[in-house]
Amino acid sequence: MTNIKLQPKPDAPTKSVPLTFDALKVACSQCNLRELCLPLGMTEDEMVRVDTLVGARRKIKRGHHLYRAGDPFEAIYAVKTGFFKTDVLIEDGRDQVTGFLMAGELLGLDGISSETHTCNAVALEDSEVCLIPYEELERLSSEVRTLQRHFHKVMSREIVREHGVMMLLGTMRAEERLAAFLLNLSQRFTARGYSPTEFHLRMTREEIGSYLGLKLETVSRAFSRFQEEGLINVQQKYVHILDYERLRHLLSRCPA
Amino acid sequence: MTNIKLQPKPDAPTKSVPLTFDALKVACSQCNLRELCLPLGMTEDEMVRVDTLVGARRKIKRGHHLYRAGDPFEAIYAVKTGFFKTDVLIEDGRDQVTGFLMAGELLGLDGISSETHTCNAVALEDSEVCLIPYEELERLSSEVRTLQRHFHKVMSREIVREHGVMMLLGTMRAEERLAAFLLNLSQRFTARGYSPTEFHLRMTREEIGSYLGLKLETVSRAFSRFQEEGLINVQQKYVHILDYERLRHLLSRCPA
DNA sequence: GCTGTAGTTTGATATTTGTCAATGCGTTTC
DNA sequence: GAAACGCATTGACAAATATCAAACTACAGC
Repeated sequence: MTNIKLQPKPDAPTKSVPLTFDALKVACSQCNLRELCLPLGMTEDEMVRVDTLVGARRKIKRGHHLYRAGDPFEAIYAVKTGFFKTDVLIEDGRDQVTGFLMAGELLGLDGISSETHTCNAVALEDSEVCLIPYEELERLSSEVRTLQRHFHKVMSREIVREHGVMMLLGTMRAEERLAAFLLNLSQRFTARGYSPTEFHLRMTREEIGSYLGLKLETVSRAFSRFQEEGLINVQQKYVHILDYERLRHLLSRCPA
Repeated sequence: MTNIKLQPKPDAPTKSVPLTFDALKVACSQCNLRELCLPLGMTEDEMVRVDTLVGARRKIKRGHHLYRAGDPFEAIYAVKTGFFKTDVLIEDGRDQVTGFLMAGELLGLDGISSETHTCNAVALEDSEVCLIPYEELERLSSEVRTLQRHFHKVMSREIVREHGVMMLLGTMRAEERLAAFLLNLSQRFTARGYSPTEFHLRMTREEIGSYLGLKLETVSRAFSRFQEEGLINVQQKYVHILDYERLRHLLSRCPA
């Protein structure tokens, strides 16, 4: 059984080296995120094999890229700590944030199709990811059935998530979009043991707007409106949901 | 080597039985869509095994469902002939078309995550699909490496496609969306040996609008505008692209 | 051939969101 | 502590799209 102690955080002034590789292997079996990353019900033996799959960790400083569109695809990444956004750019400068990712979520699935990353992944706070070499994942998942099934489910879940975003972008108005966004964050924070009603946004209004298909001013106005209505308390990046139910109700199309 | 002749099309008046199962197995190795559905470079042996994977065909009459949100997930489907849309509904009646599918494309990937279909698949013309039982696909793909890799690529490609739709819905204006839509169709028809410039739309203005996040009137006006400008010739569902280049140029953000 | 229906087009108007601009807040840097 | 910067808020106005309504077209059924 692999047993590796977590390295102490140096948090050193490595300012000129934003991407640091950590030679230490990390044991998934010991990780407190394993229920998020891995299937339930693996045997001890399977677990040991998964421990060999996940490679080094990698630290990404806030504002730095984990990968960029065009980079060769070699691995997927599991967020260990921190917060990321992914976005797609087109020539004329437009960009679309396609997702925000937090602990236990997987980055890089888009790269499998063309063996090249098709979007950018940027850390929104100092973060750490686990590196999962794709070749090895393929090999192991053909041997460990529960892993294969799990990986397929993760990919499928991403497709379903994106359907939700399409619904949001295609049919909802500004305030509905923001409500859906806040509720989704709330739910994901809850699943990670944080407060469902109080959290810090890691992204700017502009990034929220890009994700929601709105301009930053519209996002800001929607926040202010929610505050006026007593739905939330918002102070810059700090958000406190005061009336969860009424926020949910906003999504059921009862035009105020 | 499996050798099965295609059954003659009965095209019979099976009006009261919109969904018909066809007991005949279909040999992928003999199918003219195999470059669309399957990886290149499979060995003869692997091909034979894939032939055993794909089950019966199933015919779906225009307007009928291949599956509905909530149905248990058991198989994915490859479009053999015809045309489908997939859509997601929410309680309050809003719906979002999430995709249009044509020959050689795969339906049902969304169902893997929860073992339940999460969207509806509806035939927009009389269609036929090949049924691929998911359990068997999993088993075979763990044995045939090229198949596994191909399947992962197909899933990943769907994720990338949806990023494109998010970009479209999040950043483009009405005419850009319609241009992108027409160019995408053109490209896919071309890949199937049809004219890049002349085709029949299988969907209504409302369905196009739902996909593009617009109302049907806006879609109609955009069509009319393209016609006035000499970009296309459009007569109801018939579309003739007159100036492909200028249509492409619309997407490069040079506000007319 | 007539009728009904579903789908489409077009116009007038309303609503929503974007744009531009000014101001304010909070943090970092010097 | 002042200055500079990034980010957020707010207002006035413009632009895009939705809504409502009417007419038109193609096609299916009788």
